[in-house]
Amino acid sequence: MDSDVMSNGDDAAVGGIAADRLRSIIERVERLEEERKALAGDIKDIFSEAKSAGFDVKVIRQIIRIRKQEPAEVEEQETLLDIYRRALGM
Amino acid sequence: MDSDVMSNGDDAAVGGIAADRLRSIIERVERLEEERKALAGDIKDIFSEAKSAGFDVKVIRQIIRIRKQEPAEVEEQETLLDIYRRALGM
Amino acid sequence: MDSDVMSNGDDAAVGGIAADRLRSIIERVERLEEERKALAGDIKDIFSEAKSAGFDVKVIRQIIRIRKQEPAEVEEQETLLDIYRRALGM
Amino acid sequence: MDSDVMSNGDDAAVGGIAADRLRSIIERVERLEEERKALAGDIKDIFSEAKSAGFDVKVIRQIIRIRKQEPAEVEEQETLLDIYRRALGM
DNA sequence: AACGGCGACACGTCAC
DNA sequence: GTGACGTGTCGCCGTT
Repeated sequence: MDSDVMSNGDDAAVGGIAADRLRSIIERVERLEEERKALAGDIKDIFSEAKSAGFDVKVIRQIIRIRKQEPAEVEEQETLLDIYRRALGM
Repeated sequence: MDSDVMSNGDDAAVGGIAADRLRSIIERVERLEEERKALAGDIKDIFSEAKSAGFDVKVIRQIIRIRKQEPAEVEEQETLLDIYRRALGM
Repeated sequence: MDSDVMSNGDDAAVGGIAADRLRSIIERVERLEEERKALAGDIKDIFSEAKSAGFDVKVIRQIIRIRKQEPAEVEEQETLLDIYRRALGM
Repeated sequence: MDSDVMSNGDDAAVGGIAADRLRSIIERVERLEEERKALAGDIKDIFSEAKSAGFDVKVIRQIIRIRKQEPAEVEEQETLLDIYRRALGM
Protein backbone atom coordinates (compact mmCIF):
# COMPACT_ATOMS: atom_id res chain seq x y z
CA MET A 1 0.00 0.00 0.00
CA ASP A 2 1.13 3.50 -0.70
CA SER A 3 -0.39 4.91 2.44
CA ASP A 4 1.39 7.94 3.83
CA VAL A 5 4.07 6.82 6.22
CA MET A 6 3.24 3.49 7.64
CA SER A 7 3.51 1.11 4.72
CA ASN A 8 5.49 -2.03 5.39
CA GLY A 9 8.87 -2.04 3.71
CA ASP A 10 9.50 1.60 4.38
CA ASP A 11 8.51 1.55 8.02
CA ALA A 12 11.93 0.76 9.33
CA ALA A 13 13.64 3.06 6.88
CA VAL A 14 11.27 5.94 7.46
CA GLY A 15 11.26 5.29 11.16
CA GLY A 16 15.01 5.05 11.17
CA ILE A 17 15.32 8.25 9.23
CA ALA A 18 12.93 10.01 11.60
CA ALA A 19 14.85 8.76 14.60
CA ASP A 20 18.12 9.94 13.12
CA ARG A 21 16.55 13.22 12.27
CA LEU A 22 15.26 13.61 15.79
CA ARG A 23 18.59 12.67 17.26
CA SER A 24 20.34 15.15 15.01
CA ILE A 25 17.98 17.93 16.02
CA ILE A 26 18.42 17.27 19.69
CA GLU A 27 22.17 17.05 19.54
CA ARG A 28 22.54 20.21 17.53
CA VAL A 29 20.34 22.11 19.95
CA GLU A 30 22.28 20.77 22.90
CA ARG A 31 25.53 21.84 21.30
CA LEU A 32 24.24 25.36 20.73
CA GLU A 33 22.94 25.56 24.25
CA GLU A 34 26.37 24.67 25.56
CA GLU A 35 27.80 27.55 23.58
CA ARG A 36 25.16 29.84 24.97
CA LYS A 37 26.06 28.75 28.44
CA ALA A 38 29.72 29.41 27.79
CA LEU A 39 28.92 32.92 26.62
CA ALA A 40 26.86 33.50 29.71
CA GLY A 41 29.89 32.55 31.74
CA ASP A 42 32.03 35.01 29.81
CA ILE A 43 29.54 37.78 30.48
CA LYS A 44 29.53 36.91 34.13
CA ASP A 45 33.30 37.15 34.20
CA ILE A 46 33.21 40.60 32.68
CA PHE A 47 30.77 41.79 35.32
CA SER A 48 33.02 40.35 38.01
CA GLU A 49 35.87 42.31 36.53
CA ALA A 50 33.70 45.43 36.44
CA LYS A 51 32.80 45.00 40.05
CA SER A 52 36.45 44.57 41.02
CA ALA A 53 37.18 47.80 39.17
CA GLY A 54 34.68 49.54 41.41
CA PHE A 55 31.77 49.84 39.01
CA ASP A 56 28.18 49.32 40.02
CA VAL A 57 27.11 46.30 38.01
CA LYS A 58 23.44 46.97 38.39
CA VAL A 59 23.81 50.41 36.87
CA ILE A 60 25.90 49.03 34.03
CA ARG A 61 23.06 46.66 33.30
CA GLN A 62 20.71 49.62 33.22
CA ILE A 63 22.94 51.36 30.72
CA ILE A 64 23.04 48.34 28.46
CA ARG A 65 19.28 48.01 28.68
CA ILE A 66 18.79 51.64 27.75
CA ARG A 67 21.19 51.41 24.83
CA LYS A 68 19.16 48.49 23.59
CA GLN A 69 15.91 50.45 23.54
CA GLU A 70 14.44 53.00 21.20
CA PRO A 71 14.94 56.46 22.68
CA ALA A 72 11.24 57.10 22.10
CA GLU A 73 10.37 54.12 24.26
CA VAL A 74 12.41 55.41 27.14
CA GLU A 75 10.86 58.84 26.85
CA GLU A 76 7.35 57.36 26.73
CA GLN A 77 7.81 55.37 29.91
CA GLU A 78 9.32 58.31 31.76
CA THR A 79 6.48 60.55 30.69
CA LEU A 80 3.86 58.14 31.92
CA LEU A 81 5.73 57.72 35.15
CA ASP A 82 5.66 61.47 35.64
CA ILE A 83 1.95 61.63 34.92
CA TYR A 84 1.14 58.91 37.41
CA ARG A 85 3.39 60.46 40.02
CA ARG A 86 1.62 63.79 39.63
CA ALA A 87 -1.74 62.08 39.82
CA LEU A 88 -0.63 60.61 43.15
CA GLY A 89 0.89 63.86 44.35
CA MET A 90 4.33 62.34 44.56
CA MET B 1 -12.65 68.88 18.65
CA ASP B 2 -12.98 67.24 22.02
CA SER B 3 -10.27 64.73 21.53
CA ASP B 4 -10.13 61.66 23.69
CA VAL B 5 -9.17 62.47 27.24
CA MET B 6 -7.54 65.79 27.72
CA SER B 7 -10.17 68.38 26.83
CA ASN B 8 -10.43 71.36 29.12
CA GLY B 9 -13.28 71.35 31.62
CA ASP B 10 -13.18 67.66 32.29
CA ASP B 11 -9.48 67.49 32.92
CA ALA B 12 -9.74 67.94 36.65
CA ALA B 13 -12.75 65.72 37.06
CA VAL B 14 -11.54 62.98 34.80
CA GLY B 15 -8.07 63.41 36.13
CA GLY B 16 -9.35 63.34 39.66
CA ILE B 17 -11.33 60.21 39.06
CA ALA B 18 -8.42 58.58 37.33
CA ALA B 19 -6.13 59.60 40.17
CA ASP B 20 -8.46 58.05 42.73
CA ARG B 21 -8.71 54.95 40.65
CA LEU B 22 -4.95 54.76 40.33
CA ARG B 23 -4.44 55.34 44.03
CA SER B 24 -6.93 52.63 44.85
CA ILE B 25 -5.21 50.15 42.59
CA ILE B 26 -1.81 50.87 44.01
CA GLU B 27 -2.90 50.72 47.61
CA ARG B 28 -4.76 47.46 47.16
CA VAL B 29 -1.75 45.89 45.51
CA GLU B 30 0.55 47.16 48.23
CA ARG B 31 -1.75 45.71 50.85
CA LEU B 32 -1.79 42.33 49.20
CA GLU B 33 1.96 42.39 48.83
CA GLU B 34 2.31 43.02 52.52
CA GLU B 35 0.21 39.96 53.19
CA ARG B 36 2.35 37.99 50.82
CA LYS B 37 5.43 39.18 52.61
CA ALA B 38 3.95 38.19 55.94
CA LEU B 39 3.29 34.71 54.64
CA ALA B 40 6.83 34.51 53.36
CA GLY B 41 7.95 35.36 56.86
CA ASP B 42 5.79 32.61 58.30
CA ILE B 43 7.29 30.13 55.91
CA LYS B 44 10.75 31.29 56.83
CA ASP B 45 9.94 30.78 60.47
CA ILE B 46 8.86 27.23 59.82
CA PHE B 47 12.10 26.51 58.05
CA SER B 48 14.02 28.01 60.92
CA GLU B 49 12.15 25.72 63.23
CA ALA B 50 12.91 22.80 60.93
CA LYS B 51 16.56 23.67 60.92
CA SER B 52 16.61 23.90 64.69
CA ALA B 53 15.02 20.48 64.79
CA GLY B 54 17.93 19.16 62.77
CA PHE B 55 16.28 18.88 59.36
CA ASP B 56 17.99 19.79 56.15
CA VAL B 57 15.96 22.71 54.86
CA LYS B 58 17.21 22.46 51.32
CA VAL B 59 16.09 18.87 51.06
CA ILE B 60 12.71 19.70 52.52
CA ARG B 61 12.36 22.26 49.77
CA GLN B 62 13.20 19.54 47.29
CA ILE B 63 10.48 17.34 48.66
CA ILE B 64 7.91 20.10 48.51
CA ARG B 65 8.95 20.85 44.97
CA ILE B 66 8.59 17.23 43.98
CA ARG B 67 5.19 16.88 45.62
CA LYS B 68 4.13 19.90 43.61
CA GLN B 69 5.44 18.55 40.33
CA GLU B 70 4.16 15.05 40.42
CA PRO B 71 0.82 15.74 38.72
CA ALA B 72 2.65 17.47 35.89
CA GLU B 73 4.97 14.54 35.49
CA VAL B 74 2.10 12.26 34.68
CA GLU B 75 1.21 14.04 31.48
CA GLU B 76 4.87 14.53 30.78
CA GLN B 77 5.26 10.78 30.75
CA GLU B 78 2.40 10.45 28.32
CA THR B 79 3.88 12.87 25.88
CA LEU B 80 7.26 11.28 26.26
CA LEU B 81 5.79 7.94 25.37
CA ASP B 82 4.48 9.52 22.23
CA ILE B 83 7.89 10.90 21.51
CA TYR B 84 9.73 7.69 21.87
CA ARG B 85 7.17 6.03 19.66
CA ARG B 86 7.82 8.68 17.04
CA ALA B 87 11.55 8.14 17.40
CA LEU B 88 10.91 4.48 16.69
CA GLY B 89 8.95 5.33 13.58
CA MET B 90 5.60 4.21 14.92
CA MET C 1 25.25 4.11 77.49
CA ASP C 2 22.32 5.92 76.06
CA SER C 3 23.94 7.26 72.94
CA ASP C 4 22.31 10.27 71.35
CA VAL C 5 19.37 9.13 69.24
CA MET C 6 19.89 5.60 68.21
CA SER C 7 19.27 3.56 71.29
CA ASN C 8 16.92 0.65 70.76
CA GLY C 9 13.60 1.13 72.46
CA ASP C 10 13.31 4.75 71.54
CA ASP C 11 14.19 4.39 67.90
CA ALA C 12 10.66 3.88 66.73
CA ALA C 13 9.30 6.54 69.01
CA VAL C 14 11.94 9.09 68.14
CA GLY C 15 11.76 8.15 64.48
CA GLY C 16 8.01 8.41 64.56
CA ILE C 17 8.20 11.80 66.19
CA ALA C 18 10.72 13.02 63.65
CA ALA C 19 8.55 11.77 60.81
CA ASP C 20 5.52 13.49 62.24
CA ARG C 21 7.52 16.60 62.76
CA LEU C 22 8.72 16.52 59.16
CA ARG C 23 5.24 15.90 57.85
CA SER C 24 3.90 18.76 59.92
CA ILE C 25 6.55 21.12 58.62
CA ILE C 26 5.92 20.21 55.02
CA GLU C 27 2.17 20.49 55.27
CA ARG C 28 2.26 23.83 57.02
CA VAL C 29 4.59 25.22 54.39
CA GLU C 30 2.41 23.89 51.60
CA ARG C 31 -0.61 25.50 53.18
CA LEU C 32 1.09 28.87 53.42
CA GLU C 33 2.29 28.61 49.85
CA GLU C 34 -1.27 28.06 48.72
CA GLU C 35 -2.28 31.24 50.48
CA ARG C 36 0.58 33.05 48.83
CA LYS C 37 -0.56 31.78 45.48
CA ALA C 38 -4.08 32.97 46.15
CA LEU C 39 -2.80 36.45 46.97
CA ALA C 40 -0.76 36.44 43.79
CA GLY C 41 -3.98 35.72 41.92
CA ASP C 42 -5.70 38.64 43.62
CA ILE C 43 -2.88 40.96 42.64
CA LYS C 44 -3.06 39.74 39.09
CA ASP C 45 -6.77 40.49 39.03
CA ILE C 46 -6.18 44.04 40.16
CA PHE C 47 -3.66 44.58 37.41
CA SER C 48 -6.12 43.20 34.90
CA GLU C 49 -8.65 45.70 36.16
CA ALA C 50 -6.05 48.45 35.91
CA LYS C 51 -5.27 47.50 32.36
CA SER C 52 -8.95 47.52 31.44
CA ALA C 53 -9.19 51.00 32.94
CA GLY C 54 -6.49 52.11 30.53
CA PHE C 55 -3.53 52.23 32.88
CA ASP C 56 -0.08 51.08 31.94
CA VAL C 57 0.56 48.18 34.27
CA LYS C 58 4.31 48.25 33.86
CA VAL C 59 4.46 51.86 34.96
CA ILE C 60 2.22 51.15 37.93
CA ARG C 61 4.70 48.47 38.95
CA GLN C 62 7.47 51.06 38.70
CA ILE C 63 5.54 53.37 40.98
CA ILE C 64 5.04 50.66 43.55
CA ARG C 65 8.71 49.76 43.37
CA ILE C 66 9.73 53.38 43.92
CA ARG C 67 7.36 53.81 46.85
CA LYS C 68 8.94 50.77 48.39
CA GLN C 69 12.45 52.20 48.25
CA GLU C 70 14.27 54.73 50.32
CA PRO C 71 14.30 58.04 48.45
CA ALA C 72 18.06 58.12 48.98
CA GLU C 73 18.42 54.81 47.19
CA VAL C 74 16.56 56.06 44.16
CA GLU C 75 18.65 59.22 44.07
CA GLU C 76 21.86 57.21 44.37
CA GLN C 77 21.08 54.97 41.43
CA GLU C 78 20.00 57.87 39.26
CA THR C 79 23.16 59.76 40.09
CA LEU C 80 25.37 56.84 39.17
CA LEU C 81 23.43 56.35 35.99
CA ASP C 82 24.07 59.96 35.08
CA ILE C 83 27.76 59.65 35.81
CA TYR C 84 28.13 56.57 33.68
CA ARG C 85 26.14 58.14 30.88
CA ARG C 86 28.37 61.19 30.91
CA ALA C 87 31.44 58.99 30.95
CA LEU C 88 30.12 57.34 27.81
CA GLY C 89 29.07 60.61 26.24
CA MET C 90 25.44 59.57 26.14
CA MET D 1 44.04 67.56 48.69
CA ASP D 2 44.83 63.98 47.96
CA SER D 3 41.31 62.80 48.40
CA ASP D 4 40.49 59.41 47.00
CA VAL D 5 39.62 59.69 43.37
CA MET D 6 38.65 63.16 42.37
CA SER D 7 41.74 65.28 42.95
CA ASN D 8 42.51 67.90 40.33
CA GLY D 9 45.16 66.94 37.84
CA ASP D 10 44.18 63.32 37.72
CA ASP D 11 40.50 63.89 37.24
CA ALA D 12 40.66 63.85 33.48
CA ALA D 13 43.14 61.03 33.33
CA VAL D 14 41.48 58.88 35.94
CA GLY D 15 38.09 59.81 34.61
CA GLY D 16 39.26 59.12 31.09
CA ILE D 17 40.71 55.79 32.07
CA ALA D 18 37.60 54.86 33.95
CA ALA D 19 35.45 55.91 31.01
CA ASP D 20 37.48 53.75 28.66
CA ARG D 21 37.28 50.90 31.07
CA LEU D 22 33.54 51.30 31.35
CA ARG D 23 33.12 51.55 27.61
CA SER D 24 35.20 48.45 27.14
CA ILE D 25 33.14 46.49 29.63
CA ILE D 26 29.87 47.53 28.08
CA GLU D 27 30.93 46.86 24.53
CA ARG D 28 32.31 43.45 25.34
CA VAL D 29 29.12 42.48 27.11
CA GLU D 30 27.04 43.77 24.23
CA ARG D 31 29.14 41.80 21.80
CA LEU D 32 28.71 38.60 23.78
CA GLU D 33 25.00 39.20 24.08
CA GLU D 34 24.79 39.51 20.33
CA GLU D 35 26.48 36.17 20.00
CA ARG D 36 24.06 34.72 22.49
CA LYS D 37 21.20 36.12 20.52
CA ALA D 38 22.60 34.68 17.32
CA LEU D 39 22.81 31.26 18.93
CA ALA D 40 19.25 31.63 20.13
CA GLY D 41 18.29 32.31 16.54
CA ASP D 42 20.11 29.21 15.39
CA ILE D 43 18.29 27.13 17.94
CA LYS D 44 15.02 28.61 16.85
CA ASP D 45 15.83 27.73 13.26
CA ILE D 46 16.47 24.15 14.22
CA PHE D 47 13.13 23.98 15.95
CA SER D 48 11.45 25.47 12.90
CA GLU D 49 13.08 22.78 10.83
CA ALA D 50 11.95 20.19 13.34
CA LYS D 51 8.42 21.48 13.18
CA SER D 52 8.47 21.39 9.39
CA ALA D 53 9.64 17.79 9.62
CA GLY D 54 6.54 17.03 11.64
CA PHE D 55 8.07 16.87 15.11
CA ASP D 56 6.42 18.27 18.18
CA VAL D 57 8.76 21.03 19.28
CA LYS D 58 7.40 21.25 22.78
CA VAL D 59 8.06 17.60 23.39
CA ILE D 60 11.56 17.85 21.97
CA ARG D 61 12.17 20.60 24.48
CA GLN D 62 10.95 18.26 27.19
CA ILE D 63 13.40 15.61 26.12
CA ILE D 64 16.28 18.02 26.08
CA ARG D 65 15.25 19.26 29.50
CA ILE D 66 15.15 15.74 30.85
CA ARG D 67 18.51 14.82 29.35
CA LYS D 68 19.89 17.88 31.06
CA GLN D 69 18.37 17.08 34.43
CA GLU D 70 19.28 13.45 34.71
CA PRO D 71 22.72 14.00 36.20
CA ALA D 72 21.19 16.35 38.74
CA GLU D 73 18.60 13.79 39.65
CA VAL D 74 21.26 11.36 40.74
CA GLU D 75 22.41 13.54 43.59
CA GLU D 76 18.83 14.47 44.26
CA GLN D 77 18.08 10.83 44.85
CA GLU D 78 20.93 10.55 47.30
CA THR D 79 19.75 13.44 49.36
CA LEU D 80 16.19 12.22 49.20
CA LEU D 81 17.32 8.87 50.48
CA ASP D 82 18.88 10.64 53.38
CA ILE D 83 15.63 12.44 53.98
CA TYR D 84 13.48 9.41 54.02
CA ARG D 85 15.93 7.77 56.35
CA ARG D 86 15.64 10.72 58.66
CA ALA D 87 11.89 10.53 58.45
CA LEU D 88 12.24 6.95 59.58
CA GLY D 89 14.42 7.97 62.47
CA MET D 90 17.56 6.34 61.15
C1' DA E 1 30.59 42.08 55.81
C1' DA E 2 31.04 41.12 51.23
C1' DC E 3 30.51 37.13 47.79
C1' DG E 4 28.45 33.59 45.39
C1' DG E 5 24.52 30.47 44.79
C1' DC E 6 19.74 29.75 44.93
C1' DG E 7 14.88 30.70 44.50
C1' DA E 8 11.09 33.80 43.32
C1' DC E 9 9.28 37.46 40.38
C1' DA E 10 8.66 40.12 36.26
C1' DC E 11 9.36 40.89 31.48
C1' DG E 12 9.41 39.87 26.50
C1' DT E 13 8.25 36.49 22.92
C1' DC E 14 5.62 33.41 20.54
C1' DA E 15 1.91 30.45 19.35
C1' DC E 16 -2.97 30.19 19.27
C1' DG F 1 -5.66 39.72 22.36
C1' DT F 2 -4.62 36.17 25.55
C1' DG F 3 -1.96 32.62 27.63
C1' DA F 4 2.32 29.90 28.03
C1' DC F 5 7.20 29.62 27.76
C1' DG F 6 11.85 30.85 28.33
C1' DT F 7 15.02 34.32 29.93
C1' DG F 8 16.88 37.96 32.88
C1' DT F 9 16.83 40.30 37.18
C1' DC F 10 16.36 40.94 42.03
C1' DG F 11 16.51 39.64 46.93
C1' DC F 12 17.70 36.14 50.49
C1' DC F 13 20.66 32.84 52.71
C1' DG F 14 24.66 30.54 53.82
C1' DT F 15 29.57 31.00 53.64
C1' DT F 16 34.27 32.95 54.17
